[in-house]
Amino acid sequence: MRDMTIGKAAREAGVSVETIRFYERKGLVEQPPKPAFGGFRVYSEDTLHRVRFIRQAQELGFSLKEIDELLSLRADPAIDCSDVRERAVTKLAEVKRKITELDRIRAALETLIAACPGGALRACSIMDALEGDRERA
Amino acid sequence: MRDMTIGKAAREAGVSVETIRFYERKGLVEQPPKPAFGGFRVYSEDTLHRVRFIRQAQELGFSLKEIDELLSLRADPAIDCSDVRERAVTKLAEVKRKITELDRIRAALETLIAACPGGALRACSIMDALEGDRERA
DNA sequence: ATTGACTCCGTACTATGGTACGGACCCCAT
DNA sequence: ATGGGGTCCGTACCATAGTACGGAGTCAAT
Repeated sequence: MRDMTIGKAAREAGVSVETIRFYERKGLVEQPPKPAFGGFRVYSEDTLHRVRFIRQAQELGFSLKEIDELLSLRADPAIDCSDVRERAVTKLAEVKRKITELDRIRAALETLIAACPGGALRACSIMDALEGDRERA
Repeated sequence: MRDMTIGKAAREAGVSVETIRFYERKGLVEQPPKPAFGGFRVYSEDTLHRVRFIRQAQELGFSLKEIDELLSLRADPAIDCSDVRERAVTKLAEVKRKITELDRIRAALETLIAACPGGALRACSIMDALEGDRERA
């Protein structure tokens, strides 16, 4: 395995040095020990692997906290695939909820935009909608 | 107009006292002057109006910063409805982008979940996908 | 041997939208 | 007049995902 300084590892993994350090502080990536006789910390393929895992999982919408859990699962031999699957299912449900919510917002915006007469602000239907005094009044 | 203490205003607007103060600090809501002869600050209907506007706009996906701008527009007589409309259109595009992105995530998760054999973690296709070594390798 | 680039480390700061805390003050009811 | 609840205000803190900075140490090349 290639041995690297943190800078090389960062370039290889496509993140910044600061990001790797940040992951170390968060416990997501293990910090290599300081060489006994001085010099820089030596990073291995393992770090690249971890960082890429993190980035992939982020792409799937997992937070760093959740990714930390996924990484723990990976390290636990008593865990099987269904645990991972469960997390994916939970995340999927969450993503679907967000889509639904954004869809509600999309529809509301489209309605407002379509109804906008384009005249003076005093008559702006979008602003009227935001005033929102029709509720609780 | 009803005159209120901040506590009553918060209850009426459906937010916490701290939230109103937070909006004041952010300049979204004007803080009423301190009465010259002592006592508590007096909140009016105006505050309720503002807070409700903020909450409505948040429901449409606007950030507090953007809402601040919308509120400034409202105060400017030279602004007409098309300025507001433009912001709504921009926000709509942004919301659509987010939906697209979430949809990508949704599809990816569904694929992974469908492909998950449910066996040992060593063979977990979801974990495999996260390892992500098929790229850049 | 000196220079430039890089590492190391702690700390602080960014944006977002609030929440929490503590001491001082105030107002109203009993 | 005293007690309880509410207000006032600054400051600190929460989660999220990093980014920035400054000074000291180190390494490699000239």
